[in-house]
Amino acid sequence: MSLRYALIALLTGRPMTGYDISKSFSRSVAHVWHAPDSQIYPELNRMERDGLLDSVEVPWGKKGTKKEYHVTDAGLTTFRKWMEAPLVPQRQRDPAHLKAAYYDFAAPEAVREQLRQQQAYWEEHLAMLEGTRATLVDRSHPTLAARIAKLDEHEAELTVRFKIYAYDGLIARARTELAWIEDGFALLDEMYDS
Amino acid sequence: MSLRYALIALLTGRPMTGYDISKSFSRSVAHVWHAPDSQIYPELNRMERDGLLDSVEVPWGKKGTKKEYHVTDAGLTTFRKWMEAPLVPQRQRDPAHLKAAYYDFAAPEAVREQLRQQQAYWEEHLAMLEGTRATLVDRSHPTLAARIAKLDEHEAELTVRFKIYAYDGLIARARTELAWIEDGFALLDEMYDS
DNA sequence: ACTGTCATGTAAAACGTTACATGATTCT
DNA sequence: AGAATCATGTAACGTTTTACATGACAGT
Repeated sequence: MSLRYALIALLTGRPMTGYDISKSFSRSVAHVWHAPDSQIYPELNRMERDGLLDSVEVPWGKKGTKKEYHVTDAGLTTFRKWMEAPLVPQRQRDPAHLKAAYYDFAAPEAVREQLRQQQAYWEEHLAMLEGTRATLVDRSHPTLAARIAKLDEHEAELTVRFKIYAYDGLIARARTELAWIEDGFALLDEMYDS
Repeated sequence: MSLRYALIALLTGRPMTGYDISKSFSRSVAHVWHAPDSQIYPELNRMERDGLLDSVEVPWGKKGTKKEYHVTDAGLTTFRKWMEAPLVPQRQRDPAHLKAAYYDFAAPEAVREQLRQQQAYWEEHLAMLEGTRATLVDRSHPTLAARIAKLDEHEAELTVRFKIYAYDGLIARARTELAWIEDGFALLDEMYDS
Protein backbone atom coordinates (compact mmCIF):
# COMPACT_ATOMS: atom_id res chain seq x y z
CA MET A 1 0.00 0.00 0.00
CA SER A 2 3.02 2.30 0.35
CA LEU A 3 3.39 2.50 -3.44
CA ARG A 4 0.50 4.94 -3.27
CA TYR A 5 2.35 7.16 -0.84
CA ALA A 6 5.58 6.95 -2.80
CA LEU A 7 3.64 8.18 -5.85
CA ILE A 8 2.00 11.07 -3.98
CA ALA A 9 5.38 11.99 -2.47
CA LEU A 10 6.94 12.29 -5.92
CA LEU A 11 4.02 14.23 -7.35
CA THR A 12 4.09 16.80 -4.54
CA GLY A 13 7.28 18.05 -6.19
CA ARG A 14 5.82 18.69 -9.61
CA PRO A 15 3.12 17.27 -11.94
CA MET A 16 4.33 14.30 -13.95
CA THR A 17 3.18 11.76 -16.52
CA GLY A 18 3.22 8.04 -15.81
CA TYR A 19 6.33 7.84 -17.91
CA ASP A 20 8.15 10.56 -15.94
CA ILE A 21 7.26 8.73 -12.75
CA SER A 22 8.36 5.43 -14.16
CA LYS A 23 11.77 6.96 -15.02
CA SER A 24 12.12 8.47 -11.56
CA PHE A 25 11.32 5.07 -10.10
CA SER A 26 14.15 3.51 -12.02
CA ARG A 27 16.55 6.32 -11.06
CA SER A 28 16.63 8.26 -7.80
CA VAL A 29 13.40 7.04 -6.19
CA ALA A 30 14.55 3.49 -6.83
CA HIS A 31 16.96 3.90 -3.88
CA VAL A 32 13.97 3.94 -1.57
CA TRP A 33 11.25 2.27 -3.58
CA HIS A 34 11.13 0.08 -6.64
CA ALA A 35 8.14 -0.46 -8.90
CA PRO A 36 7.80 -1.48 -12.57
CA ASP A 37 5.66 0.34 -15.18
CA SER A 38 3.06 -2.36 -15.00
CA GLN A 39 2.41 -1.49 -11.38
CA ILE A 40 2.63 2.29 -11.76
CA TYR A 41 0.12 2.97 -14.55
CA PRO A 42 -2.77 0.97 -13.07
CA GLU A 43 -2.09 2.45 -9.60
CA LEU A 44 -2.22 6.00 -11.03
CA ASN A 45 -5.61 5.19 -12.57
CA ARG A 46 -6.90 3.80 -9.27
CA MET A 47 -5.62 6.85 -7.40
CA GLU A 48 -7.37 9.18 -9.82
CA ARG A 49 -10.57 7.16 -9.43
CA ASP A 50 -10.16 7.49 -5.63
CA GLY A 51 -9.75 11.25 -5.92
CA LEU A 52 -6.14 11.42 -4.70
CA LEU A 53 -4.87 12.59 -8.08
CA ASP A 54 -6.17 14.70 -10.93
CA SER A 55 -4.91 14.54 -14.49
CA VAL A 56 -4.76 16.92 -17.42
CA GLU A 57 -4.27 15.83 -21.01
CA VAL A 58 -1.25 17.58 -22.44
CA PRO A 59 -0.57 17.57 -26.21
CA TRP A 60 2.53 15.69 -27.22
CA GLY A 61 3.89 15.99 -30.77
CA LYS A 62 1.38 16.41 -33.62
CA LYS A 63 -1.43 14.08 -32.64
CA GLY A 64 -0.38 12.43 -29.38
CA THR A 65 -1.39 13.43 -25.87
CA LYS A 66 -0.06 12.48 -22.46
CA LYS A 67 -1.63 12.58 -19.03
CA GLU A 68 0.00 14.77 -16.43
CA TYR A 69 -1.00 13.91 -12.90
CA HIS A 70 -1.05 16.25 -9.94
CA VAL A 71 -1.95 15.71 -6.30
CA THR A 72 -5.40 16.86 -5.13
CA ASP A 73 -6.15 18.36 -1.70
CA ALA A 74 -7.64 15.00 -0.73
CA GLY A 75 -4.41 13.35 -1.87
CA LEU A 76 -2.30 15.70 0.21
CA THR A 77 -4.49 15.15 3.27
CA THR A 78 -4.18 11.39 2.84
CA PHE A 79 -0.41 11.73 2.49
CA ARG A 80 -0.05 13.86 5.63
CA LYS A 81 -2.19 11.38 7.53
CA TRP A 82 0.11 8.55 6.47
CA MET A 83 3.16 10.63 7.32
CA GLU A 84 1.90 11.13 10.88
CA ALA A 85 0.74 7.53 11.39
CA PRO A 86 3.14 5.11 13.11
CA LEU A 87 5.23 2.90 10.85
CA VAL A 88 4.22 -0.73 10.79
CA PRO A 89 7.38 -2.57 11.86
CA GLN A 90 8.83 -4.15 8.76
CA ARG A 91 8.99 -7.94 8.44
CA GLN A 92 12.45 -9.32 7.98
CA ARG A 93 12.99 -11.19 4.74
CA ASP A 94 16.61 -11.27 3.90
CA PRO A 95 18.07 -13.89 1.54
CA ALA A 96 21.64 -12.59 2.04
CA HIS A 97 21.68 -13.18 5.79
CA LEU A 98 19.74 -16.43 5.44
CA LYS A 99 22.38 -17.71 3.05
CA ALA A 100 25.25 -16.47 5.19
CA ALA A 101 23.99 -18.51 8.14
CA TYR A 102 24.34 -21.65 6.00
CA TYR A 103 27.55 -20.92 4.06
CA ASP A 104 28.93 -24.25 5.35
CA PHE A 105 26.59 -25.93 2.82
CA ALA A 106 28.31 -24.29 -0.14
CA ALA A 107 31.81 -24.60 -1.59
CA PRO A 108 34.14 -21.83 -0.37
CA GLU A 109 34.81 -20.64 -3.92
CA ALA A 110 31.08 -20.30 -4.58
CA VAL A 111 30.70 -18.29 -1.39
CA ARG A 112 33.65 -16.06 -2.30
CA GLU A 113 32.13 -15.43 -5.72
CA GLN A 114 28.82 -14.43 -4.18
CA LEU A 115 30.54 -12.10 -1.74
CA ARG A 116 32.34 -10.47 -4.68
CA GLN A 117 29.02 -9.99 -6.48
CA GLN A 118 27.37 -8.49 -3.42
CA GLN A 119 30.37 -6.25 -2.90
CA ALA A 120 30.12 -5.00 -6.49
CA TYR A 121 26.39 -4.44 -6.09
CA TRP A 122 26.72 -2.45 -2.86
CA GLU A 123 29.68 -0.44 -4.10
CA GLU A 124 27.74 0.60 -7.18
CA HIS A 125 24.70 1.32 -5.05
CA LEU A 126 26.79 3.39 -2.63
CA ALA A 127 28.32 5.40 -5.49
CA MET A 128 24.82 6.20 -6.80
CA LEU A 129 23.66 7.23 -3.35
CA GLU A 130 26.64 9.50 -2.83
CA GLY A 131 26.15 10.99 -6.27
CA THR A 132 22.51 11.74 -5.58
CA ARG A 133 23.36 13.09 -2.12
CA ALA A 134 25.74 15.59 -3.71
CA THR A 135 22.96 16.84 -6.03
CA LEU A 136 20.78 17.36 -2.96
CA VAL A 137 23.47 19.32 -1.13
CA ASP A 138 24.03 21.71 -4.05
CA ARG A 139 20.29 21.67 -4.85
CA SER A 140 20.84 20.66 -8.46
CA HIS A 141 18.64 17.58 -8.18
CA PRO A 142 15.85 18.28 -10.71
CA THR A 143 12.83 17.11 -8.72
CA LEU A 144 14.16 18.77 -5.57
CA ALA A 145 14.84 22.03 -7.46
CA ALA A 146 11.25 22.04 -8.79
CA ARG A 147 9.93 21.32 -5.32
CA ILE A 148 11.79 24.06 -3.45
CA ALA A 149 11.19 26.71 -6.14
CA LYS A 150 7.82 27.52 -4.53
CA LEU A 151 9.17 27.60 -0.97
CA ASP A 152 10.84 30.27 1.14
CA GLU A 153 14.41 29.73 2.27
CA HIS A 154 13.54 28.32 5.70
CA GLU A 155 11.10 25.78 4.25
CA ALA A 156 13.54 24.93 1.47
CA GLU A 157 16.31 24.29 3.99
CA LEU A 158 14.00 21.98 5.96
CA THR A 159 13.04 20.05 2.84
CA VAL A 160 16.63 19.66 1.70
CA ARG A 161 17.93 18.62 5.11
CA PHE A 162 15.38 15.83 5.45
CA LYS A 163 16.18 14.52 1.99
CA ILE A 164 19.87 14.49 2.88
CA TYR A 165 19.02 12.80 6.17
CA ALA A 166 17.19 10.02 4.32
CA TYR A 167 20.16 9.52 1.99
CA ASP A 168 22.58 9.50 4.91
CA GLY A 169 20.61 6.58 6.34
CA LEU A 170 20.83 4.70 3.05
CA ILE A 171 24.54 5.45 2.74
CA ALA A 172 25.21 4.26 6.29
CA ARG A 173 23.35 1.07 5.51
CA ALA A 174 25.37 0.47 2.34
CA ARG A 175 28.62 0.99 4.26
CA THR A 176 27.48 -1.43 6.95
CA GLU A 177 26.73 -4.06 4.32
CA LEU A 178 30.13 -3.54 2.72
CA ALA A 179 31.91 -3.86 6.06
CA TRP A 180 30.00 -7.10 6.71
CA ILE A 181 31.03 -8.45 3.31
CA GLU A 182 34.68 -7.64 4.12
CA ASP A 183 34.31 -9.61 7.34
CA GLY A 184 32.93 -12.45 5.22
CA PHE A 185 36.09 -12.58 3.11
CA ALA A 186 38.23 -12.56 6.26
CA LEU A 187 36.19 -15.37 7.79
CA LEU A 188 36.49 -17.49 4.65
CA ASP A 189 40.26 -16.99 4.61
CA GLU A 190 40.48 -18.00 8.23
CA MET A 191 38.24 -21.05 7.93
CA TYR A 192 39.42 -22.55 4.67
CA ASP A 193 42.78 -21.18 3.56
CA SER A 194 45.02 -21.27 6.59
CA MET B 1 10.50 -18.57 -3.46
CA SER B 2 13.08 -18.24 -0.68
CA LEU B 3 10.54 -19.45 1.90
CA ARG B 4 11.22 -22.90 0.53
CA TYR B 5 14.93 -22.58 1.20
CA ALA B 6 14.38 -21.10 4.64
CA LEU B 7 12.28 -24.17 5.46
CA ILE B 8 14.86 -26.63 4.14
CA ALA B 9 17.59 -24.74 6.02
CA LEU B 10 15.73 -25.13 9.30
CA LEU B 11 14.93 -28.78 8.70
CA THR B 12 18.57 -29.67 7.97
CA GLY B 13 19.12 -29.16 11.71
CA ARG B 14 16.51 -31.65 12.87
CA PRO B 15 13.10 -33.02 11.82
CA MET B 16 10.22 -30.82 12.88
CA THR B 17 6.45 -30.54 12.70
CA GLY B 18 4.77 -27.61 11.01
CA TYR B 19 4.06 -26.24 14.46
CA ASP B 20 7.72 -26.45 15.55
CA ILE B 21 8.70 -24.62 12.38
CA SER B 22 6.02 -22.03 12.88
CA LYS B 23 7.35 -21.35 16.40
CA SER B 24 10.92 -21.09 15.13
CA PHE B 25 9.69 -18.64 12.51
CA SER B 26 8.24 -16.42 15.18
CA ARG B 27 11.41 -16.69 17.33
CA SER B 28 14.99 -16.99 16.12
CA VAL B 29 14.40 -17.53 12.39
CA ALA B 30 12.16 -14.46 12.39
CA HIS B 31 15.34 -12.34 12.56
CA VAL B 32 16.10 -13.40 9.01
CA TRP B 33 12.78 -14.53 7.64
CA HIS B 34 9.18 -14.04 8.63
CA ALA B 35 6.27 -16.24 7.59
CA PRO B 36 2.84 -16.90 9.13
CA ASP B 37 1.33 -20.37 9.75
CA SER B 38 -0.96 -19.95 6.80
CA GLN B 39 2.02 -19.79 4.49
CA ILE B 40 4.07 -22.50 6.20
CA TYR B 41 1.63 -25.42 6.25
CA PRO B 42 0.63 -25.24 2.57
CA GLU B 43 4.26 -24.76 1.53
CA LEU B 44 5.32 -27.86 3.51
CA ASN B 45 2.65 -29.85 1.67
CA ARG B 46 3.81 -28.57 -1.70
CA MET B 47 7.41 -29.35 -0.83
CA GLU B 48 6.50 -32.91 0.14
CA ARG B 49 4.58 -33.26 -3.12
CA ASP B 50 7.67 -32.03 -4.98
CA GLY B 51 9.86 -34.57 -3.20
CA LEU B 52 11.98 -32.08 -1.26
CA LEU B 53 10.63 -33.26 2.10
CA ASP B 54 9.39 -36.53 3.57
CA SER B 55 7.08 -36.79 6.53
CA VAL B 56 6.42 -39.37 9.21
CA GLU B 57 3.26 -39.48 11.31
CA VAL B 58 4.23 -39.37 14.98
CA PRO B 59 1.66 -40.20 17.68
CA TRP B 60 0.72 -37.28 19.86
CA GLY B 61 -1.30 -37.85 23.04
CA LYS B 62 -3.92 -40.65 23.03
CA LYS B 63 -5.42 -40.42 19.56
CA GLY B 64 -3.74 -37.49 17.84
CA THR B 65 -0.84 -37.61 15.43
CA LYS B 66 1.50 -34.99 14.08
CA LYS B 67 3.60 -34.89 10.93
CA GLU B 68 7.33 -34.61 11.35
CA TYR B 69 9.09 -33.41 8.23
CA HIS B 70 12.65 -34.18 7.24
CA VAL B 71 14.72 -33.15 4.24
CA THR B 72 15.18 -35.70 1.43
CA ASP B 73 18.35 -36.10 -0.64
CA ALA B 74 16.58 -34.25 -3.44
CA GLY B 75 15.76 -31.47 -1.00
CA LEU B 76 19.37 -31.21 0.11
CA THR B 77 20.58 -31.12 -3.49
CA THR B 78 18.11 -28.37 -4.30
CA PHE B 79 19.23 -26.43 -1.24
CA ARG B 80 22.93 -26.70 -2.11
CA LYS B 81 22.16 -25.60 -5.64
CA TRP B 82 20.39 -22.50 -4.30
CA MET B 83 23.25 -21.86 -1.86
CA GLU B 84 25.73 -21.82 -4.74
CA ALA B 85 23.57 -19.75 -7.09
CA PRO B 86 24.10 -15.98 -7.19
CA LEU B 87 21.79 -13.86 -5.07
CA VAL B 88 19.21 -11.88 -6.98
CA PRO B 89 19.88 -8.27 -5.90
CA GLN B 90 17.08 -7.29 -3.56
CA ARG B 91 14.69 -4.54 -4.58
CA GLN B 92 14.56 -1.61 -2.24
CA ARG B 93 11.21 -0.99 -0.63
CA ASP B 94 11.70 0.94 2.56
CA PRO B 95 8.86 2.93 4.15
CA ALA B 96 11.12 4.29 6.93
CA HIS B 97 13.51 6.02 4.52
CA LEU B 98 10.69 7.07 2.22
CA LYS B 99 9.00 8.80 5.15
CA ALA B 100 12.22 10.34 6.40
CA ALA B 101 12.73 12.05 3.04
CA TYR B 102 9.38 13.80 3.52
CA TYR B 103 9.42 14.56 7.26
CA ASP B 104 8.77 18.21 6.41
CA PHE B 105 5.18 17.16 5.63
CA ALA B 106 4.55 16.03 9.20
CA ALA B 107 4.41 17.88 12.51
CA PRO B 108 7.73 17.71 14.42
CA GLU B 109 6.06 16.08 17.41
CA ALA B 110 4.61 13.34 15.20
CA VAL B 111 8.04 12.74 13.71
CA ARG B 112 9.64 12.62 17.15
CA GLU B 113 7.06 10.09 18.28
CA GLN B 114 7.75 7.89 15.28
CA LEU B 115 11.48 8.06 15.88
CA ARG B 116 10.88 7.00 19.49
CA GLN B 117 8.81 4.03 18.29
CA GLN B 118 11.43 2.98 15.78
CA GLN B 119 14.12 3.36 18.40
CA ALA B 120 12.18 1.10 20.79
CA TYR B 121 11.64 -1.42 18.00
CA TRP B 122 15.31 -1.57 17.00
CA GLU B 123 16.55 -1.64 20.58
CA GLU B 124 14.35 -4.60 21.34
CA HIS B 125 15.37 -6.24 18.09
CA LEU B 126 19.04 -5.65 18.90
CA ALA B 127 18.67 -7.14 22.37
CA MET B 128 17.10 -10.27 20.88
CA LEU B 129 19.86 -10.57 18.31
CA GLU B 130 22.56 -10.22 20.94
CA GLY B 131 20.78 -12.75 23.15
CA THR B 132 20.60 -15.25 20.32
CA ARG B 133 24.20 -14.56 19.33
CA ALA B 134 25.31 -15.46 22.87
CA THR B 135 23.51 -18.82 22.63
CA LEU B 136 25.37 -19.49 19.38
CA VAL B 137 28.75 -18.67 20.93
CA ASP B 138 28.24 -21.03 23.87
CA ARG B 139 26.44 -23.52 21.59
CA SER B 140 23.37 -23.66 23.81
CA HIS B 141 21.01 -22.67 20.99
CA PRO B 142 18.70 -25.73 20.71
CA THR B 143 18.49 -26.01 16.92
CA LEU B 144 22.21 -25.38 16.57
CA ALA B 145 23.01 -27.95 19.28
CA ALA B 146 20.90 -30.57 17.47
CA ARG B 147 22.59 -29.67 14.19
CA ILE B 148 26.19 -29.93 15.36
CA ALA B 149 25.65 -33.09 17.43
CA LYS B 150 26.25 -35.19 14.28
CA LEU B 151 29.32 -33.25 13.16
CA ASP B 152 33.01 -33.46 14.03
CA GLU B 153 34.65 -30.52 15.79
CA HIS B 154 36.01 -28.90 12.65
CA GLU B 155 32.65 -29.01 10.87
CA ALA B 156 30.87 -27.85 14.02
CA GLU B 157 33.21 -24.87 14.33
CA LEU B 158 32.51 -23.94 10.69
CA THR B 159 28.75 -24.15 11.18
CA VAL B 160 28.84 -22.10 14.37
CA ARG B 161 31.12 -19.42 12.92
CA PHE B 162 28.87 -18.84 9.91
CA LYS B 163 25.80 -18.56 12.12
CA ILE B 164 27.60 -16.01 14.29
CA TYR B 165 28.71 -14.20 11.13
CA ALA B 166 25.10 -13.92 9.96
CA TYR B 167 24.04 -12.55 13.34
CA ASP B 168 26.93 -10.09 13.38
CA GLY B 169 25.57 -8.70 10.11
CA LEU B 170 22.10 -8.31 11.58
CA ILE B 171 23.51 -6.71 14.74
CA ALA B 172 25.58 -4.25 12.72
CA ARG B 173 22.49 -3.34 10.74
CA ALA B 174 20.45 -2.75 13.89
CA ARG B 175 23.19 -0.52 15.32
CA THR B 176 23.31 1.44 12.06
CA GLU B 177 19.56 2.01 12.19
CA LEU B 178 19.79 3.16 15.80
CA ALA B 179 22.60 5.60 15.01
CA TRP B 180 20.51 6.98 12.14
CA ILE B 181 17.53 7.43 14.47
CA GLU B 182 19.78 9.33 16.92
CA ASP B 183 20.80 11.62 14.06
CA GLY B 184 17.10 12.12 13.36
CA PHE B 185 16.49 13.42 16.89
CA ALA B 186 19.47 15.75 16.58
CA LEU B 187 18.24 17.05 13.23
CA LEU B 188 14.76 17.73 14.62
CA ASP B 189 16.23 19.62 17.56
CA GLU B 190 18.34 21.70 15.22
CA MET B 191 15.55 22.44 12.75
CA TYR B 192 12.65 23.12 15.07
CA ASP B 193 13.71 23.77 18.65
CA SER B 194 16.61 26.17 18.49
C1' DA C 1 -13.66 -26.72 34.16
C1' DC C 2 -10.74 -23.53 32.14
C1' DT C 3 -6.75 -21.63 29.93
C1' DG C 4 -2.82 -21.97 27.23
C1' DT C 5 -0.28 -24.51 24.04
C1' DC C 6 -0.01 -27.86 20.28
C1' DA C 7 -1.63 -28.99 15.82
C1' DT C 8 -3.24 -27.92 11.02
C1' DG C 9 -5.12 -25.71 7.86
C1' DT C 10 -8.77 -22.81 4.15
C1' DA C 11 -10.26 -18.63 1.68
C1' DA C 12 -10.10 -14.18 -0.05
C1' DA C 13 -7.71 -10.26 -0.96
C1' DA C 14 -3.71 -7.54 -1.73
C1' DC C 15 0.64 -6.98 -3.58
C1' DG C 16 4.42 -7.78 -6.80
C1' DT C 17 6.86 -9.87 -10.92
C1' DT C 18 7.45 -11.20 -15.60
C1' DA C 19 6.23 -11.30 -20.11
C1' DC C 20 3.85 -9.38 -23.68
C1' DA C 21 1.86 -5.55 -26.63
C1' DT C 22 1.59 -1.34 -29.29
C1' DG C 23 2.38 2.93 -31.39
C1' DA C 24 4.09 7.88 -31.72
C1' DT C 25 8.01 10.98 -31.56
C1' DT C 26 12.68 12.62 -31.69
C1' DC C 27 17.40 12.24 -32.77
C1' DT C 28 21.22 10.84 -35.73
C1' DA D 1 15.83 4.94 -42.56
C1' DG D 2 16.75 3.17 -38.14
C1' DA D 3 17.48 3.55 -33.16
C1' DA D 4 16.38 5.42 -28.90
C1' DT D 5 13.07 7.44 -26.15
C1' DC D 6 8.32 8.69 -24.87
C1' DA D 7 3.93 6.96 -23.80
C1' DT D 8 0.55 3.52 -21.81
C1' DG D 9 -0.93 -0.33 -20.58
C1' DT D 10 -2.94 -5.92 -20.23
C1' DA D 11 -2.50 -10.75 -18.72
C1' DA D 12 -0.90 -14.47 -16.25
C1' DC D 13 1.25 -15.95 -12.50
C1' DG D 14 3.37 -16.16 -8.02
C1' DT D 15 3.87 -14.48 -3.26
C1' DT D 16 2.29 -12.53 1.02
C1' DT D 17 -1.13 -10.92 4.22
C1' DT D 18 -5.28 -11.12 6.85
C1' DA D 19 -9.04 -13.22 8.59
C1' DC D 20 -11.27 -17.15 9.74
C1' DA D 21 -11.73 -22.09 11.48
C1' DT D 22 -11.30 -26.24 14.25
C1' DG D 23 -10.09 -29.44 17.66
C1' DA D 24 -7.00 -32.21 20.83
C1' DC D 25 -3.93 -32.12 24.75
C1' DA D 26 -1.61 -30.51 29.18
C1' DG D 27 -1.29 -28.06 33.34
C1' DT D 28 -3.66 -25.72 37.23
